[in-house]
Amino acid sequence: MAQKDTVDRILDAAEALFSERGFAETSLRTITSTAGVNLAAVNYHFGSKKALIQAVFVRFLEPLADSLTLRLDEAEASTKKLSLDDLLVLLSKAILSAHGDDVTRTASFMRLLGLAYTQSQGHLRDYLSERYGRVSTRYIDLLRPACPELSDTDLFWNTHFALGAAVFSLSNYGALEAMLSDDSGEVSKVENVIRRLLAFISAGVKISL
Amino acid sequence: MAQKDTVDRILDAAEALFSERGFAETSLRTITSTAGVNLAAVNYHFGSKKALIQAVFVRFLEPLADSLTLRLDEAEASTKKLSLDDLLVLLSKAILSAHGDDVTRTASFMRLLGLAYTQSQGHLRDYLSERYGRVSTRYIDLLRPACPELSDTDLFWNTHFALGAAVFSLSNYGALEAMLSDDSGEVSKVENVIRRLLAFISAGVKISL
DNA sequence: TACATTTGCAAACGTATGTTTCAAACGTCT
DNA sequence: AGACGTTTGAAACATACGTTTGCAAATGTA
Repeated sequence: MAQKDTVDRILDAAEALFSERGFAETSLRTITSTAGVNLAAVNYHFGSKKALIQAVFVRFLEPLADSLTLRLDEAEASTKKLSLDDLLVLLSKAILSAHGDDVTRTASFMRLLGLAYTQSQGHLRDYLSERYGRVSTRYIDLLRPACPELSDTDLFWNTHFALGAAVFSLSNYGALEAMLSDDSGEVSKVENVIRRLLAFISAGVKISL
Repeated sequence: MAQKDTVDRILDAAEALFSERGFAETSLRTITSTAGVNLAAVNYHFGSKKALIQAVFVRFLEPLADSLTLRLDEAEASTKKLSLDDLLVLLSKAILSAHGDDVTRTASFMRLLGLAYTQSQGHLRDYLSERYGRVSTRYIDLLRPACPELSDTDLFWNTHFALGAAVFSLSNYGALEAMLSDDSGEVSKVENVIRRLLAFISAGVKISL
């Protein structure tokens, strides 16, 4: 095959365009012309636009789930008790390494996650929670003993506050960095921002009402 | 007039429907039939769908900006120096009181804010920042002396983390509360969640890298 | 080579959308 | 009452969308 497979080129274009404009705002015609394939290819290879959206998520989440599962296996095998910061670092490394440290792709996928939350893509939500519920509840279950001083209600709300901070800031990373680079000499690398984010979350999650 | 004005009924329906489904996913036909008015009424009274979206935001933000300006005037008039927590409480009170403590409406408007951020409604972003940039930069300028130990970069990222936590959790408040009410006897009132959120933010914002 | 299956392509289909049109109804003046 | 600007209403318009179709080209298999 001289060039990338049609399926992958569609997925690449869809992932980029969806993250920029949202699902409903991105037409199949825009996707296929960006990918340089025929319009009918989407329905031929994926069946429908909904199925394409799901496929975009699966292509990203499958390696992430694997990477996270592997790291959790390692961590639980060791006798050391897992602290909150251990767990935060573990998750961030799993996310960043799941696709060869391509931070741009990670950022745009964070935007997709945010979209999936806000936009009422019900089918997506059901599909993802059915497919990846296992890993996520496993992670959450490890969080509770790491924060023994918190009640269940404390932990519930704090983790969702943290999720919001992460999704929002990472998904808008491009725009935010642009705002900052104007009047600041220092380079704001993604790694630094993630370190800031982890510190922010770590401090907030420990708070109880 | 026996019932509410056509304009207001359109705005009510649009605000509720937009916050549930997003902008592109809500058709003018759905809006007008929900409002019980004719389809052409939207284009007659607002000119276009884009203008309707803007009008929904203006109707909510105008009282909020007034309320916030008023409270900032009061606070700056007093000789007392404004602490971070003072400013956080001030902002949350301005948001909550801007529409007669109708928390449901406040929540659904938070969802709209989240949508406006993620969805690439460029026209909306430009319009809002042009119209309400003054109040928001005034608030941010008060934030800096309240956190003297933080660098500008620290403050920039932390405030955006905080914004993300607030928008995300409040905009999904309904779904989150439903998840919690299953296995918890205690009632999770909005006021409590907001108190939690403020504590979370207050702890996180103070962190420097 | 000869056949079967998969993939690619241009065109069309049916539908839903935002917008416009224009006549009828309404309200407000003199 | 009559005239005039404003608001409503039903219908049509133009367009963009997701999807389907029919057939050609390519690919694999014997």
